[in-house]
Amino acid sequence: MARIARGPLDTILGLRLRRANGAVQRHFGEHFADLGLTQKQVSVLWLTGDHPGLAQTDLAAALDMDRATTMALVHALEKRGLMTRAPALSDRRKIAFSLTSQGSILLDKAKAAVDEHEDWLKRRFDAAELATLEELLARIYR
Amino acid sequence: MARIARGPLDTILGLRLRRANGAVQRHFGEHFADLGLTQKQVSVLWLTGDHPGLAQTDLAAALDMDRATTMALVHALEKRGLMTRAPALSDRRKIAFSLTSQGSILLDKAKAAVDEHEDWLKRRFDAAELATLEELLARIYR
DNA sequence: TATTGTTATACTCTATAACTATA
DNA sequence: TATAGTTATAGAGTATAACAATA
Repeated sequence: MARIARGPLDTILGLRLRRANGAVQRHFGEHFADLGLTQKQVSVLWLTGDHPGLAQTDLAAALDMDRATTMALVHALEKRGLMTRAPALSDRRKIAFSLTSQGSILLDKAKAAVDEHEDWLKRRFDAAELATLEELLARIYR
Repeated sequence: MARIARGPLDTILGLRLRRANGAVQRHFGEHFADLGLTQKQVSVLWLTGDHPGLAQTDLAAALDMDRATTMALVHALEKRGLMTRAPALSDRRKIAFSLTSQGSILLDKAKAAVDEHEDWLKRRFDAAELATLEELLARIYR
């Protein structure tokens, strides 16, 4: 049996989404192996760089994550010296995160790598198609 | 800080893809909790039902999985009595998989649940938008 | 030599539950 | 009561490496 015709399975949108996402994650992983960062980690660093002082809940909400999932992510980044924590002034339950200088430097490198990765992904589409795809995808999670 | 503006992060197509996929997986999980099947497991049962006698390599290729990943999936389904194995006649390295009657029954139920799940997902789009989205996604993994 | 199945192993992501401190 | 952070734990998905049997 040389190749399986997927047939009806191809009509499953959820599966197409999963396969497309998988392909992108794999490429991301290869592209970022030297930086030692996952997609989620880059997202956390990026958000923290843009919004110094944010709390874990903010990260969780912005990235559709559970609190516990966020903890594990942030903890790993702190351990590597990329993020630091400080007590939040407004609300003592919260913790204000910011990037270390090391984190800032790595984020800059990561942003450049993200650009290349996104070019690889987006070169499949022209401007109109890209805008359409972005809008259609947003309808799913928004 | 009430809500974080994602800003530039929203321009990352890979992240939109991940969030959309995550939202769909979460809904799938809730919807299929009573059947005790994951999306991947349903895909394996579905393919095996459509192509009895297929080998692990066929499943791996059809679903973009590693051989080892496929093993774990198939093994769990065999353990639950949903799939069985037989030696492949053409090539003694291969194993021919097929569904048990129990697997067939569960697959039928799963297909009905998939229909409902897909309706939930697809009601966001009209026919033209759906066709466009499917085609654009296929460009990523194809 | 290459492919198929197998096992061991490990890492990421995700989520639930229960706890503490604060609001 | 509700929220924020924390910890422990578990399951799903993914992948690499190494091995045996077969092609």
